[in-house]
Amino acid sequence: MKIGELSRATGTNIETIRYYERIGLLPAPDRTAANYRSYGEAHRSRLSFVRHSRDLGFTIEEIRSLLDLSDDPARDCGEADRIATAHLEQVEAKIAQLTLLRDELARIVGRCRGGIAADCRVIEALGDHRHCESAH
Amino acid sequence: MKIGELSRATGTNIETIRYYERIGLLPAPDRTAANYRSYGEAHRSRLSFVRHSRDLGFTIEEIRSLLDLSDDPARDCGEADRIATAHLEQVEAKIAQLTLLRDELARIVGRCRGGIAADCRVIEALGDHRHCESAH
DNA sequence: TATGCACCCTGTAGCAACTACAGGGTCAAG
DNA sequence: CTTGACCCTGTAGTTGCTACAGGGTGCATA
Repeated sequence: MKIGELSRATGTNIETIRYYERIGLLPAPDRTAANYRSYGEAHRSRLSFVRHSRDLGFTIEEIRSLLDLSDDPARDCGEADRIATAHLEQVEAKIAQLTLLRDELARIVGRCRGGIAADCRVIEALGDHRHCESAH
Repeated sequence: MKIGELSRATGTNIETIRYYERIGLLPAPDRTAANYRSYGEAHRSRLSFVRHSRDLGFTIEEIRSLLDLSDDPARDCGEADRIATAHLEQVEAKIAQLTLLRDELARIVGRCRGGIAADCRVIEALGDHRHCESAH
């Protein structure tokens, strides 16, 4: 499979595939006589793993650790669960933070009754943190 | 006021203040005889506006537009409300996306009963999108 | 007077995770 | 034999900072 086909098979940008190879996340594949990359099923499955993990918001370094684990099937699995749990906690924290922020924004938005900027409640609220109800 | 004092007054990193000046978000202040930046109250208030807006997640370009508006008090205020509303919608979309993601992660996490990576449900789930319940 | 220290300056490079070229080579179809 | 789709390497851009390196300034203390 050439890089374009792998790209279509996994929904990954070609440049991104080469980038993953450069940073050592994907192993360098064999080359054809014309120096084209030639991928097999193992590459496709590894790249799917990476893409899916990225979609779930794992960082490249977290994925590297997860790949190390799955490359060594005899290793303890608890580490994978720890990484995923830590990530889940981060996501939950981010949701909580964004929810506060949304409430603050919702209070600001819609206070504009039209008119000129000098009287704008939106601009006023942005300029002065004391108008806020929560810390952020 | 020298840059260190402005930094403390607004809770902004000194390097960040110089960065904002470099990209034209803050006007270049006067200099002392020793070539030190010398800020006044207008600078402090403008920087507070920027920091507060950044805390609320506005991009630099959005803030640039908002500052343009507030610099020209005769202009129509609707634009400010439009920017803030669009941003609110983005935040709400992000929350929705993260919530889906959290649910998916929560399903994956905790499926690990210990044991070896070869049998790990976490690694298996990451490798195969078909295990997912929602699109992401 | 010397010297130590906190503060300031410019300019450049680094971070994450890509993305977008420029400038070239390869290959099959018409 | 040329057109077009594909591939290659290498480098630079993106966002919003942050972190130096290598220097200058200003004030208090020994």
